[in-house]
Amino acid sequence: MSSYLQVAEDEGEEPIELPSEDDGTLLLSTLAAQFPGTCGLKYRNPETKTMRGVRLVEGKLHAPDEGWDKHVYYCVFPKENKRKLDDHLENSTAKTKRMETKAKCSDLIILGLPWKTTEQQLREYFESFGEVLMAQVKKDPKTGQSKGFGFIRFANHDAQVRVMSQRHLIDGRWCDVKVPNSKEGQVHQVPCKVFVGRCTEDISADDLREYFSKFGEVTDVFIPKPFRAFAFVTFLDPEVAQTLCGEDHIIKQVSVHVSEASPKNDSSHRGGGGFGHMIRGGGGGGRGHDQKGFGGYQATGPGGNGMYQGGGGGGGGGVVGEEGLGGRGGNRGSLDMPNLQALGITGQGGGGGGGGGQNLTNPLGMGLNLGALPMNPALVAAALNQAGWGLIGNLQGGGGGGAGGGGGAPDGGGPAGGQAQGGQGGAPPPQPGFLNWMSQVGGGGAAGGGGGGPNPAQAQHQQAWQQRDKQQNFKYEKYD
DNA sequence: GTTGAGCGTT
Repeated sequence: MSSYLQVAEDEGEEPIELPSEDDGTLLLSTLAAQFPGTCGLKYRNPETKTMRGVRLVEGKLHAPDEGWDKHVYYCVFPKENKRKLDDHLENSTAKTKRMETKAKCSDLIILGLPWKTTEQQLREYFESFGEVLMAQVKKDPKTGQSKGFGFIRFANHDAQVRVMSQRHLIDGRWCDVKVPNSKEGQVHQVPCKVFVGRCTEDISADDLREYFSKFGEVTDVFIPKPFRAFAFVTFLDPEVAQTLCGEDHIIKQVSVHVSEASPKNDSSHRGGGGFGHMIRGGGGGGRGHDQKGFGGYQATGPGGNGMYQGGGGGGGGGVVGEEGLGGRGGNRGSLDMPNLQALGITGQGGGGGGGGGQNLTNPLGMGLNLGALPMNPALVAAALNQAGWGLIGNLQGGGGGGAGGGGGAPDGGGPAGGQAQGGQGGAPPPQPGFLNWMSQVGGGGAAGGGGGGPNPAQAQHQQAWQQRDKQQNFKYEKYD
């Protein structure tokens, strides 16, 4: 039996009533539909006068022991620095607005739908996020049986972003919403997921989550079953993922190797075109005390779009904070690549220089004469940023990052840096070296798009379907 | 034993 609880954006604001679910929980999605951007709830404990957080597990907010109706609840938003970023983007200059309006909605695929979910239900579920232009459940034309996935399109890009940034509990199953493969290359995305090789069987998903949480919030852990000696770990912050790539880590006395997760549906596996040109810059400074700074770059990536993603600004020296990571839950978004363009940061330089850390030094020991460089200053800004030079101010009215980052946050700084559009590149991944890269960007013909592969046999589909629910249980039961 | 499950009759 569903009942209503009172939620206000903040103390002093007028509460509205939100429906809880049959099991007494409040869905984070229900909350976010009324208070976009909310990541949790709190209430004032009358005894201690302090705020208490509401338990959040797998997108469900759980009532305090005394029940929902004893308190008025207040929304919790992401950390201050992130909030400011959002606000900044929303009010924003004409330029940013232009970028926002440029960001178009795309069809989104919803994977993992329950067989019974209808288009109507799908639409109703997603309407809480924004106007839905299209909702489809793909069905077998003969039997009418759902194929377990569907498509959705929003009118509003913000709604699309919100929907893609979390998992969705639809009719009791957790579903992923992604940009479909058919659109890959048209949407800029950033990998948040790393591959963890040389795992042993006694390293559990929880072990991985616990271990890697010290580097940043872990949003997903995937261990294929049966055991195959590897795993995937997804971070909220792509910069964290990038920083870890190439490293060996010891977990339960086992040396595991972290590397880039190659896209599941990589076009190269299907005879499609080649790789685009994507470079990722890491943040300047290290995050934790035991973290390396990140001055180099990785240079592989899914095909299609040449892009450069500026790293975060110079690193704050802070140790990865225990607070801020502590709360389990939140949206365990499963996105491999949260879409930063979608978040409105495309075209900006990297994030502001983080405060709090040691000063960045110019690794080449030379002055900067940006005007002398024969290329798009935005790219230069991105490149410099990538090289660890942190914020370069407003370049050509375009590239420069936003305001200097708030330093000293417990987790060592703001979210991942922005990205700057690079040349469309069919060029091969550049050889290591910053200058080398600079000489290569901007070249290149069209990248090969993803080729279509043969459809799996119907029998395989059937088998996959039968295993599906079991798999999901395996995947999620650990986090209850 | 180092790369995950699923991707659109228009």
